[in-house]
Amino acid sequence: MSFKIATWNVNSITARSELVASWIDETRNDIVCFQELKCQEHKFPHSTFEDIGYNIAVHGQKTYNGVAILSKYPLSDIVTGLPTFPDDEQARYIEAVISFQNEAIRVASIYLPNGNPADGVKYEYKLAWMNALRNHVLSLLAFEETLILAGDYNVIPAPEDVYNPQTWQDDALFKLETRRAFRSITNLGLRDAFRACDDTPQQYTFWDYQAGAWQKNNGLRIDHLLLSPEAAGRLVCCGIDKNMRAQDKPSDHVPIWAELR
DNA sequence: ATGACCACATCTTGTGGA
Repeated sequence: MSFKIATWNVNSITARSELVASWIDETRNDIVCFQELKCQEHKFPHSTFEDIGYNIAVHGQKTYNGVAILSKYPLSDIVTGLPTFPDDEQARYIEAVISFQNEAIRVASIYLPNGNPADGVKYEYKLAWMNALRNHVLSLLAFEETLILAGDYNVIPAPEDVYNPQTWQDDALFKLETRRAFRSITNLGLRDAFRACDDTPQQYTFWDYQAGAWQKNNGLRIDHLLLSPEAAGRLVCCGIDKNMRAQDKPSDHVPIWAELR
């Protein structure tokens, strides 16, 4: 049985619940991952999404960060926070198993640290977080499951994923050390779902609110669906819901989705 | 045009985002 999974950095779920709910109603993804909820769990608009048929798992935080997984099917085995980063005070990781049609799919919603400025404690935190994610992924891959690691990675994987690579070469999203750390994760055996389906350059998931970035198409491809070998073998197609950036009061990110069979 | 945003909380100003 085929299913669709999407991920979206919503930049505050309380500020955007109506827009997000109408997008869900139109797209009817079976599984949806959110990042940057910017609220604690008790402030999450549960009923808005339960009323349209979704189960919800939230790892919230006041003001900053916050991740969630929504699913039409039951959620179990919920993990909040990276087990390999037990002292992390920031809500950036949630994982769950989704069960339907006699199978189990493991999904993670990831909000990887930005890391700027790229030469200080925030960058050290980004690299430490990426190393912890790598260690956790290593143990997840041993299960040999259909595993989907979805989220805002704050990593531009390659020069064709940014409008002007030269101006980004020292940025925490693109510097070589960041891309090397990202590859050390994907090299464990994960497939970038978008690049498995589309080799067109300049396909973005983020446009800054500032300086007319959207109007000039000055974007970044930083939101990714990474697939285990079992998941990659089931991949049908992958796309970006670019039109969501042109809505009223948009997030600065747009959803990216994949269909698996 | 070397210009230009948005959300939140401490709330009319500072912080973080990317």
